Amino acid sequence: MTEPAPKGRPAATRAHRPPTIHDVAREAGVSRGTVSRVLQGGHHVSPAALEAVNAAIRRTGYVVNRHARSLVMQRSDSVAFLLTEPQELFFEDPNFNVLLRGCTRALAEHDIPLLLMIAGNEPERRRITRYIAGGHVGGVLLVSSHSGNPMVERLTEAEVPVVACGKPLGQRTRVAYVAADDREGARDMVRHLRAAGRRRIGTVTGPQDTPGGVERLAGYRETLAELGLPYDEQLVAEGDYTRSGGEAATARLLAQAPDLDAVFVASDLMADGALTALQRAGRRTPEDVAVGGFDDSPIAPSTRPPLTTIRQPWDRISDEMVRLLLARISGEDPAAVILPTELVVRDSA
Amino acid sequence: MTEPAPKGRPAATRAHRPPTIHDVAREAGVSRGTVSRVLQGGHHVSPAALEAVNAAIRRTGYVVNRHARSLVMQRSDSVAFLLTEPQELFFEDPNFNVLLRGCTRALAEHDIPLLLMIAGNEPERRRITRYIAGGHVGGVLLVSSHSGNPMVERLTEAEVPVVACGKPLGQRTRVAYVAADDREGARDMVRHLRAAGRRRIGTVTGPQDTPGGVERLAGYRETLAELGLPYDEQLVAEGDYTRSGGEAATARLLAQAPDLDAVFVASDLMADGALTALQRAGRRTPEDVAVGGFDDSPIAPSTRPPLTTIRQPWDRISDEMVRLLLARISGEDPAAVILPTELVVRDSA
DNA sequence: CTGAAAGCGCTTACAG
DNA sequence: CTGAAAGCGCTTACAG
Repeated sequence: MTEPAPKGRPAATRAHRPPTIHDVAREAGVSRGTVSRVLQGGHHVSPAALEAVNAAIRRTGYVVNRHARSLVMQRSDSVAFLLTEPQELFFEDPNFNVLLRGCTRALAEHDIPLLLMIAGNEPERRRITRYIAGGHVGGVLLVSSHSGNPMVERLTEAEVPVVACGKPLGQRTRVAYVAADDREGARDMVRHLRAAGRRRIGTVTGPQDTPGGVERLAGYRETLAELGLPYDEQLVAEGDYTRSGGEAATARLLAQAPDLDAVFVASDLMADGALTALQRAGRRTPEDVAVGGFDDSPIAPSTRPPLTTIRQPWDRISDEMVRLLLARISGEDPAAVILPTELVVRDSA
Repeated sequence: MTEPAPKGRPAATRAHRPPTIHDVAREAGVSRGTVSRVLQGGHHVSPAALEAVNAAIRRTGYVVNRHARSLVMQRSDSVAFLLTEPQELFFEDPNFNVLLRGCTRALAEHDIPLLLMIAGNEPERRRITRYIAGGHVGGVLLVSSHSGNPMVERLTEAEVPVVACGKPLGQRTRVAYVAADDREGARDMVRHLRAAGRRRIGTVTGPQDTPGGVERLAGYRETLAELGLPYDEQLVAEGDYTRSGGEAATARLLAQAPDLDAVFVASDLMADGALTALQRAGRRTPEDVAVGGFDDSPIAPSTRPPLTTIRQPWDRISDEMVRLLLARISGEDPAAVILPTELVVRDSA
C-alpha cells in the first residue's frame, strides 16, 4: 500500500519520516509527555517508565526534532561563530583556523551546531544582526579585536548571550570574554631576550586599538623598566597583524635604531615578516638580531629559522569560550577568563 | 504594567517577542494564510493584498521564524560545510579558508546559514551522519578529496543533497561536484616550463588517491609526450599536500635526478616546501631549477621567490557549488561542473 | 509520577 | 483571490 510519489517531489523530502516522540511513546506504552520528560533529563519519571522510554528510543532510533524543540522553547540550540575581522586577515592568519577548529570541537562535544558568519562590511553586519536578533541563534562567539566594533553593542541590545575572544575595547556594556594573558606573555619574552644577553630590544606592536596590541606593548615597557633598560620610542613600531605589515614595521625599526639586537614581535605572522626584513637587511637571525614572536601559531615551527614565541593556549581558549557561553545562555552573569601563556624556545631567539 | 521578571529566567528569553505572521496579518487586515502566501512568493495574491502585507511587514519589522517554517516544511534551510580532511591540512592549507569563505559568502547571498562540521575520526563521522540524516540540514557541501570516503555513501543513503569539491573517487553512486580543470592546468604549467627552455622537468604529485593527484600527473605526462620529452619515473615523486611533504618529495627528486632543471609541484603549499628543499641543496630558483605550483593560494605571492602557479578560481568554485546544491535541493539531478584554470606567472618559473 | 491538552509560528490543501 | 482549519513535533503547566 505505498502511496504514489507526488510528481516533482523535492529531493530533500524523505521517503520515510524519521520516528517522532509519538512513535516512541507508543512503543514504550506511555504518553508523549512522559517521553518528553525523559528527554529533558528524566526528572519526575518513574524508573520503570524511564527504562521503557530509553529502550524505545534505542529501538526506534529516535532523534529529537530540533526545529520543533526550538519553536516551543523559543530559542535556538545553535551557536554562531562571528568573525568581524577584515577578510584578508582571516585568509592569512592561521590563528583563526585554530580557534574555529577548537570552537567547533568544543561545541560538538555538547552536540551544538556551529553557524559560521563573516561580517566584512556594514550590509553584512546588518543582515547578520537581523538574523541573530531574530532569535535564530542561542548565543554568539565573537571574534573581533578592534575597538569600537558596533556588533558588540547590537548583539547585547538584542539580548543575545555573547562571549568574545579577547577583551572588547571601548564598550560601555560589560561582555564576557576569554583571553590569554597578553601582558605576562610579553614580559616572559622580553625577559628571555634579556637573559640571552640582548640590550637593545625593539618591538613591533599590534594595532593600538586591539587588546593584544596594547597589552603586549605594556608588558614590554614594564619589563624594560624592571630590567633597568631605557624605553626608547625609536625602538617601537606599530604593525597590523599581517605578514607584510610586520616586514614593513621591522624595516622602519632598522632605520630608526640600526643598533638593535633583538625584536619582540606581537604576532607570529608579523614575526615571519620581520625575519624577511632582517634577511633583506643582511642581518642574521638570531646571531645579529634575535626575534621573538607571539601566538605559537602553526607557522612558527616552519619559519626560517623556527620561531621562538609565546604560546596562546588555543584549545583551552576555545573550551572556555564555549563553557562561558553556555553559562551565559543558562542565565549566568558575564565573566572574564584570563589564561596563562607559555614561552616556547626554538631557534630565532 | 510590566510583569515581574521571573526568577532565574534564562538570558536567552527575549523580553518582548518578535512580531509573528499573526501581527502582520492584523496590521494588514488580512488572514495569516494570505501573509504566508506573500512570503512564499506572492502567487495567488491580489496586488492590493500584496502591497498591504509588504507594508505591514516593513512596519512591524517582521522576520520569518525559521524553526516554525522548517517544522512544517519538513526540511531545514541551512547547509552544512563538511570537512573530512585530516585537521592538520585544514590548519595549514589556506585553500580551505578560501573555499570556506567563498561558500559562506555565496550562501549568505541566498540568506542561507552555513553550519561548519569537521569530521576528523569515525565517532565524529557517526555523530555528524546522525545529525544530517536527522533532517537538520538542507544539503551538504562536502570537502573530502581522498578516495573511498564513507561519508559520501552515507549521505547519499540518507537522501541528503550533496555537492562535492573535486570529483569524488571510488564512489558507486553519482554525486554532483565542482572542480577546476586539473589536467588542463597541469598541461599549461608544463608547457610554460618548456617554453622557458627547461628540458628535465620533474613533478611532485598529490596523493594518488585524490583527483588532483591523479589528474595533474596525467596532464604532466600527456604534455611531456606532446612536447617530445621522455617520461622518466626518476622525475616523479608523490607528496601529501603538506609543506613538509613537498620538501621531502623534492629532496627525493633531487637525489634521483640531480640534473633536473624544473619541477611542477601539484600544490602551492608543497611548492613552498620545494623552494626550501632546493635552497637547502644549494640550487637557485629559478636560475638552476624553476618551480611551478598549483592553486594560486594566498601564500603564493609571498614565498621566496614569489610562486608562478596555476590559479584555481575559488570564488567561482564556491558559487557553482552553492548553485548546484540549491538545484539539487529543489529536485534537479546531479551534475558536474569543471572550471578553467589560469597560469599566473611570478618569479619562480 | 503521569496523561490530556494547549500552544509555539508557520504552511497548505480545502472550500468558497 | 482569500479565510478557516488542520497539522508539523515538541514542551509544559494543569489536574489527577
